[in-house]
Amino acid sequence: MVKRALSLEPPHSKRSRLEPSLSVLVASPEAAAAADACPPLGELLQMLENGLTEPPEKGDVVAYWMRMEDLRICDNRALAQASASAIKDHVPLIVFFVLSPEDYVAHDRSPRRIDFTLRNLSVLKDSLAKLNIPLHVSLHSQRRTLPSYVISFLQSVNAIRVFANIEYEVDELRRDINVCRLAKDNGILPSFVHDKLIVEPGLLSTKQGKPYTVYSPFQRQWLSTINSDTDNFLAEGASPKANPPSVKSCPVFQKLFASEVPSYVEGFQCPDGDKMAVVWPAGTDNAREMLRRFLHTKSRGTHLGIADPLDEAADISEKQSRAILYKENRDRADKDTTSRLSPYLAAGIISARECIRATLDLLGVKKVQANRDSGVGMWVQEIGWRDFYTHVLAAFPRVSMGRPFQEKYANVQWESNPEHFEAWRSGRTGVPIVDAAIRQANTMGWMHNRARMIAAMYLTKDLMIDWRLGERHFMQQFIDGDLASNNGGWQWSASTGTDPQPYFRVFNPYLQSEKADPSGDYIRSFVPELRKVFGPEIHNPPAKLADKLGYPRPLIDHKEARDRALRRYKNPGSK
DNA sequence: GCGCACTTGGC
DNA sequence: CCAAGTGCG
Repeated sequence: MVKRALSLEPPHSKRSRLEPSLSVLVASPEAAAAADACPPLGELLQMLENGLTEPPEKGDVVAYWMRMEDLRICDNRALAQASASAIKDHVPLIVFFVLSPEDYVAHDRSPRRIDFTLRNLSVLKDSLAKLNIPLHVSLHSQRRTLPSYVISFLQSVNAIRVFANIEYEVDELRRDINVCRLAKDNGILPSFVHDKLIVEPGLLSTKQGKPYTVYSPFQRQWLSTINSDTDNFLAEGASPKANPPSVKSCPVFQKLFASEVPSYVEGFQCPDGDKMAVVWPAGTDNAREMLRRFLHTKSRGTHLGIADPLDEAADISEKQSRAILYKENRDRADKDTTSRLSPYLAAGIISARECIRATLDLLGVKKVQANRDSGVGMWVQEIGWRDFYTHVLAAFPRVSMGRPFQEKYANVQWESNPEHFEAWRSGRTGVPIVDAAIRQANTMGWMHNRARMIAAMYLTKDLMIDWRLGERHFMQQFIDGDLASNNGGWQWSASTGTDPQPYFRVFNPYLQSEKADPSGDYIRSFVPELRKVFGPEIHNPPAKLADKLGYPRPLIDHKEARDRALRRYKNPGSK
């Protein structure tokens, strides 16, 4: 992978003391505090409320601006509203998408995610064409001038209105604020709406009126809020209406229809794209089939050609579905126990609302069940975590600016050890469960959630390497990379995050291995050196055996490493 | 201000 | 079983 982010350092940031190869971007405390004091989401919403000073003039189209997190046609609020508005205004609807490689560099988007985006756009273009709606995909290289590029595109089609779903990352919000400002200046009415989450950011607060920073109380209010008005929070957005067939004879539309979805973006060529297309097929239909199978069947099977080593390890003797058994089995990385919908949720290929509605149908109930003693309830909680971490990001933008949520840990001393980091990144730490996890990510573009925690805890607490480097590596590998969830997970592992995980809770990777992979199938699937090792020694192979199999010895002793981590967290700044 | 909870973990 | 920490009701 090309080294990125080095030439694109924002002016407010300064490099950490780590060596160049281990450098991460960290905003100054002042810049971070300023962002927290005035979160850009508030500014965007304010701007939308103020409306146009003059009503928009008559134009030729209504436009829906599709972005990386809402790649679907059904149950899409901005698209539904755009369609309704087009009908009311008696003009046709167009959809456009702007590829922005500088943003992908700055946000460590993985080639797999970009490739997945393009594959989905291709499916969407065909589906929209059946409704006589063009999807225009173009590329703009400079992120700084993207807002004016969007406006000039809207002017070129003489749009009256532009609709989009809100993205809650800082840069995206600042971009959209600029788009709104320019749109209004040019007589185009912008509408940016909440769509990503079940409950929009800002709606929930503690009795003190502050945003939640702990999950359990958040979850309680999240659930009761949803259940107080399920018709609203779980409402399915209307599907867009077809344009009249006459648009096909209009030259502007012909041009839009004729534009093609590129097969790759320069700098983001996906070397294992063919494999990804099999493991993670594009399109809402495939996502829905995955959801259906998770809720109703015991195994993913090999439908749609989806195949990976763990399919064979799926225990098909179970009578109930994976969703029903999720509570008992979810931490098993050696079985097919999870929905694996994260890439589809991250890219909005299926809506979180649809997932929750499907649980209501499954249980035959009207209120959302999120109790921790049922499988379906636990799975709903995972969608709760997705909402929670995005709420945290929206309320405390500094977490995405390289700052720890807990500033008291800002000066924890990290090891600057390129060899250790490289060993972790390539899955050669000598701890089998960690290496299996990393290699799963590097081959599938995805990792079991428990494995994410184990790998993250090992990097931060055992190798004592800056969590931001791990955060970046995950984003660069994963097909499901979501800033809020990834950052939340890493800060949780590093004990710097919102949910107060005391720093002294350090995973023992060997005990974790026995719990997450009791059969050893997970390790054997992804660590070929250990493929012939059966029995408990697979979790911590004796040095002699490791040497014989060409498997690395552990980089460090867990107990010593644990003590070092406790020392450094106890007195941030100390060695 | 007190007590409960913690995707509690470790011993 | 205990707990080196702490948000929240």
